[in-house]
Amino acid sequence: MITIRDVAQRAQVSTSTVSHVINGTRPVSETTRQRVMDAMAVLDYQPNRLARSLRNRRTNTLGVLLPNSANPYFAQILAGIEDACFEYGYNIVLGNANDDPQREISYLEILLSKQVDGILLVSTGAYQQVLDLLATRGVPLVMVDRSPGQVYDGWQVDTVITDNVVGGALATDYLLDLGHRRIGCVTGPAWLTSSTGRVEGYQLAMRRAGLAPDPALIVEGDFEHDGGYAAGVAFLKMPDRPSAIFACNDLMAVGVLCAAYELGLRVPEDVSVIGFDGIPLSSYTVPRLTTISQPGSALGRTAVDHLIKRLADRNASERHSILPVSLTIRDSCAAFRS
Amino acid sequence: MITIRDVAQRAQVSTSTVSHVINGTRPVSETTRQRVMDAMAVLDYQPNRLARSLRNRRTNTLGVLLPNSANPYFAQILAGIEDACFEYGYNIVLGNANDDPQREISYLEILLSKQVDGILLVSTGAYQQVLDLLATRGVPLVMVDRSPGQVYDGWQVDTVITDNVVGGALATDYLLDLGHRRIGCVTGPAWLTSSTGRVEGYQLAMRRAGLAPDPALIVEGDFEHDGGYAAGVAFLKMPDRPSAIFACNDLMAVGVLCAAYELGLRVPEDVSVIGFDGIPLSSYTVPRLTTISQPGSALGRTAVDHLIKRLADRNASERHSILPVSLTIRDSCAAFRS
DNA sequence: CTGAAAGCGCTAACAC
DNA sequence: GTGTTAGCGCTTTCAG
Repeated sequence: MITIRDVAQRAQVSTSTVSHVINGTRPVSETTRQRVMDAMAVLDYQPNRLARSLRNRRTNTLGVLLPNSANPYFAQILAGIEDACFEYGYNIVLGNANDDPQREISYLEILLSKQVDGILLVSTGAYQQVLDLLATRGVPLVMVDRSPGQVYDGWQVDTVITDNVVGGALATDYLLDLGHRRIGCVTGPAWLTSSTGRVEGYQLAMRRAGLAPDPALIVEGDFEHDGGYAAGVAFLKMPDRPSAIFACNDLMAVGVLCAAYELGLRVPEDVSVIGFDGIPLSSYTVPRLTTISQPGSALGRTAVDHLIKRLADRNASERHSILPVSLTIRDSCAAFRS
Repeated sequence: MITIRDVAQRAQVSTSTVSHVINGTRPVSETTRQRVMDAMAVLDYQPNRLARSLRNRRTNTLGVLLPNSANPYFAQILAGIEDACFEYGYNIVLGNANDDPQREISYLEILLSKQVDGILLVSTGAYQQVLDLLATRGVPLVMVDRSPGQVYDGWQVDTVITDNVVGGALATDYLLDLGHRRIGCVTGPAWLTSSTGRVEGYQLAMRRAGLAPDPALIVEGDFEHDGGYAAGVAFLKMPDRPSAIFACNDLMAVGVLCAAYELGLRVPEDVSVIGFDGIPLSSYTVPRLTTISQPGSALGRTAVDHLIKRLADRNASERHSILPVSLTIRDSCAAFRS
């Protein structure tokens, strides 16, 4: 390993001079500058960022903690994060909680002791624990996509989420406009605002249309393909089955599609299906899935933006972004025919 | 930030004692041990791993460099890597080359200067440059999934790949067994062994079946959905179109499925389609895709294994794993009917 | 069994 | 415009 001392020695200057040449921290005469540059080039010197970080008390590294790597939606968010970080000159150390709040916390501890400058978290739902932990450590946190419904008193957290309620209503309104009246809804886990918000939007739209809420039309899923499949089977075997189904994410919507296919029902002729997320997969299914598209990559980018800004000013007021969603019409919904 | 000095002071011992308690590096009397533990608990001490790493010359961090985060197959590999790393107590710093060899190299430089203990690389194809760089730095490298066809002289690299040739032959033999004779093949980028190997397997199987190679039956794709779609359209519009198509990865196979659907051809009745990879998406398409399954997650795990072993013994002989692939029969292939 | 002290590679006062 | 030096927080000789 080539150190700054080696360079200094070869260039016949002090180490501080070399350091200042590298960082442009103070004026240096052109001749010494040249000599230092030459020495660095000849020796192929690469600064040890570990030492630099220790000294500077900043690592230029962000911790990213995802709940689960199987869901392509998180992959989209990650891609956005990675991209923005690269531009800003930050690195990512990645953790995957595997849907286990315990693992989420222990990962967090590790990231912190690695002295990450900040944390981007898509939580499994252990909000209170996370906040307690981060509170004592004083490391900035941005909650992405999933954030606690309530704001914890005085604790400073930036958030970036999408408009789940509006999205849920958007999906439901679209089905209502197509003439559907019995509309089933497949939810996600009850402790996630990204699920409850969408369901809330669904109920809102139903009520606005003058439709009484029917508990039989809401079945709980798990945001995974299999949960959607199970819910789809449950719905489609009902004697008075819904004519349209809103699945709270695309993975489950695809599960519903599979269920319909297996039960010999055609989509959208026999039943309409709409999803939520807009993952790449959704445009490759047959029929192509109509869905509420979320800006996954933008979510990640915005989160990084917030974190960088927070790093620059710890006392700025909290930033809460709500990114818009949009209806992507494809082929899985059709007008109601009795 | 609580340092080891704070703990030492509170426990009325020297910093070295604290350090030895933490690391179990030397015998400590039970009473002091207890006092140190208490102090750590009270102060909620968390070691600064940056400082530790600087001193120890190891970071317990591995660099992971992927060619592109859009392909779910790499997400599978990443999941395997992450999982194994978590078990071994390593962390991951993630980079995404975005299919740009230049970016791959610059990422590599950054990872190195962050003093990662080793690198797991799924390369975009810039093998020679990568090897040159790593050679001078002396950081262990494991090439995953894609590795140079030839071995570069004397340069020590471990590799983990899957058996692409066998897989290509497996897919083709299956179609041949179903009675197909005109079998199209959609390749990936020509500089990737994961593409050329599969094509080689295809040609091998065709020749074994006594079928003369027909250049018209091989069209170049890009390992992306759109390339598969384009190739599918090209194939299916031929006057003497193939009765079966082998796409060298699932993303492209799904593209072919879409092309068939748009041209009004039924799969598998009018044309059989087989893919390669076994990504989750492949079991959600309609019809469900028959494919050659690769152990993506195992690939990642094995790569980590190799790296950990290499870290333990730098001079061990090179490890080259070739993981087996298997035929996953689903619904997208049927027997040939003229 | 324990403590003092050196130093990993780097940066930033503080001198000159 | 340049050099000297004191650490960042940790581990590990070397001495007791």
